Amino acid sequence: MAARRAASTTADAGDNPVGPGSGPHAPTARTSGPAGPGTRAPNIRSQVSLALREALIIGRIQPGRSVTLRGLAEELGTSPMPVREAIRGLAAENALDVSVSGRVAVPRMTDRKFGEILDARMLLEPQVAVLALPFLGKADVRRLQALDDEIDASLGNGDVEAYMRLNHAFHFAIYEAAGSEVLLPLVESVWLQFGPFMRMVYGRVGTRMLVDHHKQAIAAIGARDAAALRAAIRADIAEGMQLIGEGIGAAGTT
Amino acid sequence: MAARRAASTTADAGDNPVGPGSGPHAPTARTSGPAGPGTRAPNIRSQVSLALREALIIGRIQPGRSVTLRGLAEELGTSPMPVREAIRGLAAENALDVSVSGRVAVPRMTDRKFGEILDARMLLEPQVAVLALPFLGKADVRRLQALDDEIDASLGNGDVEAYMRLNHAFHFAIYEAAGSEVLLPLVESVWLQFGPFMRMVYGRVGTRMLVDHHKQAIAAIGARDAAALRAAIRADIAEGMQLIGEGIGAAGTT
DNA sequence: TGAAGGGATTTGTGATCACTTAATTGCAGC
DNA sequence: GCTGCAATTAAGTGATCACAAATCCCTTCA
Repeated sequence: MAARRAASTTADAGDNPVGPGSGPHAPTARTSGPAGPGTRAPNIRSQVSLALREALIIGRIQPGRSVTLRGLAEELGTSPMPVREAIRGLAAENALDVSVSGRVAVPRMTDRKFGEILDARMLLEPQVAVLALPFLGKADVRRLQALDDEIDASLGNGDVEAYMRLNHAFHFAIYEAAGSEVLLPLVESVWLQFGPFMRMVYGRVGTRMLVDHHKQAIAAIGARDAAALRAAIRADIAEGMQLIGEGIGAAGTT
Repeated sequence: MAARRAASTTADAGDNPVGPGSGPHAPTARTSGPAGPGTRAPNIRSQVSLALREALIIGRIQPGRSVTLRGLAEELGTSPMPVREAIRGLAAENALDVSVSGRVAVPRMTDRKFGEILDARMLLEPQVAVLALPFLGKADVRRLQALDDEIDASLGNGDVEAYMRLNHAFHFAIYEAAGSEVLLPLVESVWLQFGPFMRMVYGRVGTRMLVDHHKQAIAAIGARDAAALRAAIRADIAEGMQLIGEGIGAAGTT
């Protein structure tokens, strides 16, 4: 990350898409060493899984990109073993695609799958937001406003990756307040599935014409208006996904 | 060991809950040998995962029951390795609970979790059913009727395990027709989460007072009536879950 | 009789290895 | 120059091992 990555146009190979920006051979798998006494030294698998999840949600890995055990292991400075389990977990969430021969890749988008994702988001996310509403206080409203300001800034300077990360943070700052053990993982699974595609489309068409409904959502939360919050989330999903959906024909099944 | 293990009534250890009913040392992990030429010899992990999924959906494993890698591996006649990956996948779907120390167990039910599962089912399943409606023909209706007859029979003779299996088969015979890549896995994940608890409740209160709305659903499918199908599924979920929900206080967090 | 301590066992984790199969590449033949 | 085949490489899979941590059980002492 020190030096910005050279633009690579090859679709199926290239430099490391995952990893928080540190060098490829940085000892990410650090369990020993002077970790904080409060931190319980999470296992390597969790770190791999987290890195992969973020890479998918941010869209740092392109759809169709193949993910190899040994490659990812070397990239993260560990053995293939934790990667295997992490990949297995992501595959169970349909965030990664395992072919019949066992090869693992980021799934490509299809128009029907896109429609299903839109359906799932429209069903789940407004409901989760409404469930979260009673738990959202003034501090949360301020935090959401700050996030939305950052989002506007990222849209202004065309930083797609920052937008992806911040948009996810905004939505899940709302959803997580519900403390949902069942619904939230379902929403996460859906986001993992459309993240890479969303990123690819934004990378091509840009984020300039993107209109979100975050301010309406913030206002609804501040007013404790469940109906307005539901409507804002619905509108946000509908408009955002419509913009992305237009990219399917151009870039979807490539 | 060859003989059946003595029946143990302790909640946290005992005989094999998983496995298709064959002997504990049946060579489930058969990759060599004269397999059919068409079958591509699915890997052991898939078999382990399938066995676990069925055990959870049927409710053959009790909530709170701990699942150990080596134990399950020996039970299925394989090494711990495929079990590890299968468990990791199930854990990613929230079908299994991994404690901070890494111990794996079937999650226990809580009232709030139960409410969320009800929410998720009410949101997803009617929608999936309606999406499947255009793909359901007369042959499917006959198949559903046959399944429902079997369900009635299982209710009559109090065969809880058969009921669990058949009820799942009935619902997913409808849902799977939609060919959904996104929504169906979400529904599956939810079923995996309440299967063990449902089974436990039915095992205690019996299935006698159970009323389903399968016949209305079949009629709605036959009439191609989306609204009626949606209503039937909603009613089926609501009534079934209400009966189960009454068991939370008695047996939920034990 | 109860609790606390310690040792033995269990269990998950990460690494490595051997094996099989699927891609890929290179080469020969047409 | 293109096609088809074969050798090579790459990659997933299952097994085994070493290790650390957690759990369990048994002993011992108050």
